Amino acid sequence: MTSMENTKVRPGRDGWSEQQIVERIYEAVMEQRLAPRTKLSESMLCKAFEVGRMRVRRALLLLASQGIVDLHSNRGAFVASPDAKEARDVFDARMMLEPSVVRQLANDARSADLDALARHIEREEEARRGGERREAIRLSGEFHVRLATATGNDVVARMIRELVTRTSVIIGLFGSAGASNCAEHEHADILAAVKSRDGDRAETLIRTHLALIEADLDLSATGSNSTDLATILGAR
Amino acid sequence: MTSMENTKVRPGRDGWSEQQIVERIYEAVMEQRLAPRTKLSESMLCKAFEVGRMRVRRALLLLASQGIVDLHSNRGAFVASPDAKEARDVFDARMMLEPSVVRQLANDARSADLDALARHIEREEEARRGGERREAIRLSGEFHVRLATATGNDVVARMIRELVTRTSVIIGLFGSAGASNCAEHEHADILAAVKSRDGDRAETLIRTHLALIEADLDLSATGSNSTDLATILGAR
DNA sequence: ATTGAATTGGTTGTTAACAATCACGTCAAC
DNA sequence: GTTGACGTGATTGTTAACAACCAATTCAAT
Repeated sequence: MTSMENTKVRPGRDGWSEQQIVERIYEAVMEQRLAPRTKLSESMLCKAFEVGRMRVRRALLLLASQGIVDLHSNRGAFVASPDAKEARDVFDARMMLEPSVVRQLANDARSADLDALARHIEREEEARRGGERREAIRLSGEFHVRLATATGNDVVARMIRELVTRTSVIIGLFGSAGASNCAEHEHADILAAVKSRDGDRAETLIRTHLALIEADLDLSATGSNSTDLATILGAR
Repeated sequence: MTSMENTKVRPGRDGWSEQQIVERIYEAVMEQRLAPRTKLSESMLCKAFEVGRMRVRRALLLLASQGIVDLHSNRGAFVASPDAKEARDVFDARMMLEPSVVRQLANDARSADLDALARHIEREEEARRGGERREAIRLSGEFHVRLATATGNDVVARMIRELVTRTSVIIGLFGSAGASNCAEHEHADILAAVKSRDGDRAETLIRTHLALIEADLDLSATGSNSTDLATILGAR
């Protein structure tokens, strides 16, 4: 029952609620259909979602407050383009949260949730086998969100959801070609460790999992701001 | 012609910027001058900060996205009133993040930051000795934020800032009388452990510190929603 | 007197027009 | 040919008026 869920979504309205707009952009970013630095102009979004500017601006403000979108004054909204430091910060944050998440799940996860996670992994592998790259990427990230959701802690779940989405942006910027394919058996292994109530193993597995994802990035690449120019050409 | 002559419009000249408004409300909540369920009407805030409704609404949306404010459709904005579950979720999240924070600080904190933290604790104890209750409460929470900031990880720092502020609301709702006074030597002890590079001890200390704060709450109290009535009396 | 409905006042939600700013293209000067 | 300034177009930021909605009050009926 976080505060945002109290803002009710009114039924039967023309257009989409700002919550739905945020959701759609979230998904598009996670599927890497929206590349970093893509401009999200208000008029375009207004026509796309068939809503007034107000809804769009509120949605963009929410996305900006979560680091998914950068707002430049008088210039508009763009899909975020985090620099290498921000990327490391995001991974460090995940490294703090997610081991605790799987450890807690190993202690007291409900079997129904574990079954749902198993089904999710099944869908993941289907998408990967079927060559549906976007769906596979999205499901791969969503697995981590579902792990967090299974703990029942809405606060942590929301934070991890945000971090996972930002990770998608980061992979899009710094990722090598096959960076997102590394999670072949790893998700299944993590779930197996949780199911066998082996918290230590689950924690270790997700640590190495996250480390592998980060290791596949090239964080020395200049993937970030145009202000890098000022930095590079400035005092350095 | 060109805007060179009289720099007519500067950001935040007339009135305050939405960031400043958010900041002020943040502080007021942390100092518990704004009680939970306090109504924050738009017109009141407009007059208080001398800005248009747009700025106020954006600020309220940001605060709502961070769980500090609840937005009820067509009814207005209120200081959040989390229920017991949300309170536990917030503490669990802090319990995941802050031990890692102090452990990391014990590993590689810069001495300048540690000195700044020591000075902060000094101010804290001054305020407490001087009987400045509000200032003491604010500084006590801010200590945790500064710990996170000292790691250099902006992502984690922002999350902890949000969690600490929500904790202030929670203490205001569920706290016993002297709940916030428990941190007599604890902050100093934590800093001492960090300074001696004893990560294990720092981690243990902050764990017990957080546990003590949570233990001083009465999470069985019905401190939460007025909609509890509807819930209690059945589906209305 | 209590209950119920209708009214009224005030607050929020939405829309549209206006003002300001920036990016791009054009043009002139060196 | 390059550089700089200038005008133009489009986009964003802001304001104000309007519409919709909820809560409290008033009034009437039992």
